[in-house]
Amino acid sequence: MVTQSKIAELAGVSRSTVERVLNNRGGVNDATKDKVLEIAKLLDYHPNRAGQTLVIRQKKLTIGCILIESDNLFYAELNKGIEEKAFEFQTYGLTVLVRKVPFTAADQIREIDSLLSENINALVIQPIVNEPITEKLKALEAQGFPVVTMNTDIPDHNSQFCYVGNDFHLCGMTAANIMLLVTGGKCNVGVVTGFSNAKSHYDRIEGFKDFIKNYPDMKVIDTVENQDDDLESYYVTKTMLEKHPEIDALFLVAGGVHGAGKAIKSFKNRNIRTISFDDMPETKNLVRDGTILATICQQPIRQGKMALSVLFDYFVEGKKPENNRIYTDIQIKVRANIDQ
Amino acid sequence: MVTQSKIAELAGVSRSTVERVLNNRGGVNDATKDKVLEIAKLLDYHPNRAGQTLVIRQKKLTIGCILIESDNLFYAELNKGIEEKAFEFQTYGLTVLVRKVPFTAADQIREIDSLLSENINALVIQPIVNEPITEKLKALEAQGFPVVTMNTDIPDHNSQFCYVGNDFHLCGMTAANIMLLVTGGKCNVGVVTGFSNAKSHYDRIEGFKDFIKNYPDMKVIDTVENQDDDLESYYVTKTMLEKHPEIDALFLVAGGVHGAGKAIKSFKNRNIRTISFDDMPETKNLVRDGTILATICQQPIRQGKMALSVLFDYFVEGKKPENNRIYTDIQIKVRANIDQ
DNA sequence: CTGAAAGCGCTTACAG
DNA sequence: CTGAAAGCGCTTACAG
Repeated sequence: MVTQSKIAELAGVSRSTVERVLNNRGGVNDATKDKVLEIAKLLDYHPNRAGQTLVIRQKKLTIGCILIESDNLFYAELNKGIEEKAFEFQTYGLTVLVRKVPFTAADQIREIDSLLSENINALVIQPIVNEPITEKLKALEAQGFPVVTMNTDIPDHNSQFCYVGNDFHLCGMTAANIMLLVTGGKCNVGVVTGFSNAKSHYDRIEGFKDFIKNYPDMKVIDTVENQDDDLESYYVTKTMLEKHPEIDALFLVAGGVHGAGKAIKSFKNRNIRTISFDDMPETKNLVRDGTILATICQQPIRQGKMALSVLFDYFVEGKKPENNRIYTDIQIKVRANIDQ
Repeated sequence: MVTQSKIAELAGVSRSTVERVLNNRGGVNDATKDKVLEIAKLLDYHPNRAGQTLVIRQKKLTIGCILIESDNLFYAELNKGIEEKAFEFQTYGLTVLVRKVPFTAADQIREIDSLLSENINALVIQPIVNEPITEKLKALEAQGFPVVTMNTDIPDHNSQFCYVGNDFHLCGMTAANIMLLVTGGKCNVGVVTGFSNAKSHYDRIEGFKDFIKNYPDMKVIDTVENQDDDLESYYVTKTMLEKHPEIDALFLVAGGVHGAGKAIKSFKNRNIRTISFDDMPETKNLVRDGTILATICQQPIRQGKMALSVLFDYFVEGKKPENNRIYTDIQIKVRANIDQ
């Protein structure tokens, strides 16, 4: 594999000049430039990433991450992915600042400003759906500042850098597809969602509904909201099941799975086919005991890792991600593979 | 993050000595060694992988890969993973030799010898189940030569380096779990396998049977073999379905999915719930048109990549993989997520 | 048992 | 517009 030095030798110029040409730094005579490019192309030059990585230490780069502060173990997984990569990148001289802030727009905005004042070179954020935050992030992007939205995105985001996470609409479709398979296409579905105004929850429900459009005997009977809270979840699920004795299938869109599970179990002689999302410990237990037939997972640790990796690649290679939406796999888990 | 240089400075010794201690090269005075280790521990030294990677070029390493030569597109995917990583590692000065050989023991043995005579430093192989091959690989491992078995393993392999691929027994369990969900636990299953003596196929069937043990109304009626061949598959599947009109579920264990699909479709008014493996183009089509309800995939490209990555990490960091069995995810795909 | 030097491929900062 | 030098962290080969 050819190196810059080798190209320099062949072209009869210095390594500096080759570096200038290959990295488009300008200020090189056209004839020289063409000659270098020709040789690079001919010999199929590709940079040695180890060399590139070794020098980024000199840039003293810092990435700021804003995560949502919550007891929800799902967020802990995202954080775990971030921390693991942060540790790895630390050996390359990169600094990663992680801030967990409450789920309010004011707190997120304050933290964005705080990190910017600490001279971060890129931002990773789980943005709340909120006009001022959206504007702030778009303004940063317009300046060419790299912003990675992670796990959840701002509305109608034509990201200038990238979004890392699930395709929630497709997740909803997949959940409906599983529901089709386990019910044979005949069911009265109760939907238990987290927040009616959370985009990810909304998109999953839309995906679900879009899929079942083609199956006239699959119907959504009612939709309730549990604020991702187990106590609330137990109450609203139980109430819905009492109110609609015809409900024989449950679509758990977000958190509060433990509470919903308890509500389901309280109806001893009723077969309620249930599909959920994610694989937090309580959810796993409910899959193991058969209360939940399948759960659709989104690899939160991987999302955290990818968010940082994508920025690291950008700093090292100077290239934005090829796609501005990076989707993690939709993983369907049933009892047999829930512990894999 | 502290470097070897910094430690050398603090310990009042040379960088060479620090390198000797940290990499256990021996020949260092005990007191000096302890002092260096103490400082390294105190400052939480971790090597900068970019530095390590930059120097492996000097070792002029070569990895040999023996893949199975076949029209089967699945093997092409494995190869694709290998090729992608080979290209990446080429920029670090690593050479990867890929050899595709026919599915016979004699050919594989000849190729192992051939690669060894070319002074490879590690071997990746999809081993055929065969006594002499097993012995040969075990002998290499006994010498400390790194061998990665990929996608399929030798029997009862306590790998000294590692196996990269699926957990086939668990795959079979997962297939049975899906079958349980789509049939409600009542079905007469016909099994179409590839080769009765292929370990991966055998293990999947065992996993399937182990899972349905707990469901008295799920029964395996008959098992036929299609040699992973579509023509044969069409014939044996059709014959089995004719012979056993009670069969209402099909477990496609390996290749020949296209042939089996055609056989299924020839029984117009019979509802045969079908589960398969992998997502080759023909299988995808059958999932899209509803003939196959779910297919269980094993990420062949990832397997190819992992096989080389694990060796690369070993060369760079000098550490064997932490686990001698690296399992790729069991991915359940249904119509909604088959194209993700 | 220890150290000085050279080099892996790359980028930066400076000199001209 | 171009080049020489220094340095990122690591390992190797040699000298003592």
